[in-house]
Amino acid sequence: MGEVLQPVEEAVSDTIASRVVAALREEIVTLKLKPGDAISESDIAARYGISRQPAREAFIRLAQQGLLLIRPKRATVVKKISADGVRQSRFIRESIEVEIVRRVAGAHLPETKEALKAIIADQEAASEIEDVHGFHELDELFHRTLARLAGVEYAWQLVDDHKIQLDRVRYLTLGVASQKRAITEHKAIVAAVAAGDAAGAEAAMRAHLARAEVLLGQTIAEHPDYFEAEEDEPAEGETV
Amino acid sequence: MGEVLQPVEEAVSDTIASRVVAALREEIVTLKLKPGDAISESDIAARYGISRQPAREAFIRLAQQGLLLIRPKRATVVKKISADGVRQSRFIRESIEVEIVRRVAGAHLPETKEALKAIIADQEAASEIEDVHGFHELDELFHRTLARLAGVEYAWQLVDDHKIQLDRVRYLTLGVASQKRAITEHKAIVAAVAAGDAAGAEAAMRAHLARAEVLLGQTIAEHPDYFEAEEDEPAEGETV
DNA sequence: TGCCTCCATCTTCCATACAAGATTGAAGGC
DNA sequence: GCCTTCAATCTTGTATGGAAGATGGAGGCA
Repeated sequence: MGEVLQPVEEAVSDTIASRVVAALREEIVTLKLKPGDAISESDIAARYGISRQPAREAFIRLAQQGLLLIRPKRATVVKKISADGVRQSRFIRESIEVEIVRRVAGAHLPETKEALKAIIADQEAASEIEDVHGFHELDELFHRTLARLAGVEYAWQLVDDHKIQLDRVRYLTLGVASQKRAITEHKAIVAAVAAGDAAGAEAAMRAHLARAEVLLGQTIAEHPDYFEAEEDEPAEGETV
Repeated sequence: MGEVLQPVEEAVSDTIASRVVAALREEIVTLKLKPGDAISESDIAARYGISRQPAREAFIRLAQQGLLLIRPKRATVVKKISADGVRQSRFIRESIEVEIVRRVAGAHLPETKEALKAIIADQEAASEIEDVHGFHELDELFHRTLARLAGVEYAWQLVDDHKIQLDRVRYLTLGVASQKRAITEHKAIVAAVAAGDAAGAEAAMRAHLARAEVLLGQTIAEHPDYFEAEEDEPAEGETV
């Protein structure tokens, strides 16, 4: 299972700080807190009716997850999205998921085909009734299931942690039409995997993930203020 | 450069907590703090002559890195090494590094060959004078340089963060003879990359990384107490 | 008008005190 | 002798007060 090795999100139990982490994380991904927004320990403490200490610890954890930027003695801001960072997150994801489908294709497990097809069927149903949130969750389940079949569920955990960078971009581009294309691509992946065609599965997965590239350019054009300046130097002399 | 997106190690500047993180991290990797050892905030605070607060924040960060396990209201212990976690860290590393050498082989950059050959030459020198630490650092530089040439240095950052799990294992098996083999394998990688042979580079990289597998089994046999019980269930009902 | 200086006010960082759950071992009853 | 119970003493979690640095605007000066 999720077992062992930094679950990154929650390495600790049910505490005030943990709840604040979850709440802020949600606000950041859904852009209720926008990239560049400044928040302070006192703000958050007052807002949740707690003391500054748990708020501070939440900041630390979110900073490690790359969502906040703590500028010592100055302020803490919601990190702007880095185009290069998004590209490299995608690189990481593609590297790992390609390796995953290869493994699954080579393993010839009996339950593979049925498990994946069931998820796709649910996705089609969710798409019918325009359940955006449900569709999103099923998409996640599809990829996590592949990881499980490959025996590397923790590796997916990692991809998932970094996917949050991609998720903020995706939240800006809620393409409803793209759901049908995603389903088609999922089917192609399953077909190749079930046939034991590793090369075909790899190609299908790469095609599936390639879409994000165009979305990124499009999003930068529409919301340039949410992204970091694309210079070579870190712009400000901040601690990174 | 290192730019953006959770540098995971240090998302914050020069502070007491940061220094404690670095110090403890070092002690954990070098096994001065052994897997299973219990430490407390008060211990560390007293040891470094600071208050509990910075020590506590250091714990939080190290827990997120998967090096500590915080058991609320009970104790904080150095996390035992998980054999499955090590395997999956290796999986992650192989996935990403294979993709990297493919890219570099396909890019045909002029400086590639010289840069890598220079590092290998330094490694041979370090091996001659039995500079173990220097050799280790050059090995790291070799792989990081490949990532830089591929334009995904941040992705290497990620591998590096997870490599710490492998490093604890490696610290237990300081094979001097294996240095020569590592150098030979590095040369094979460079040869394939410089020739633009993506498939050959991939194969060479996989062969290079495969060695860790045998080391793991060997190490578990020698130091079973440093590893987690290999059951299916998390053994204790702890928060993971 | 334009520039420099200083101070009120913000921020994060650290120290300290207290609260509450978990553990351990000893004392008491059987 | 063995089991149960409970209390002293660990642990981490939270609250609060103060310190040091950074910021920005007001006010003085050329």
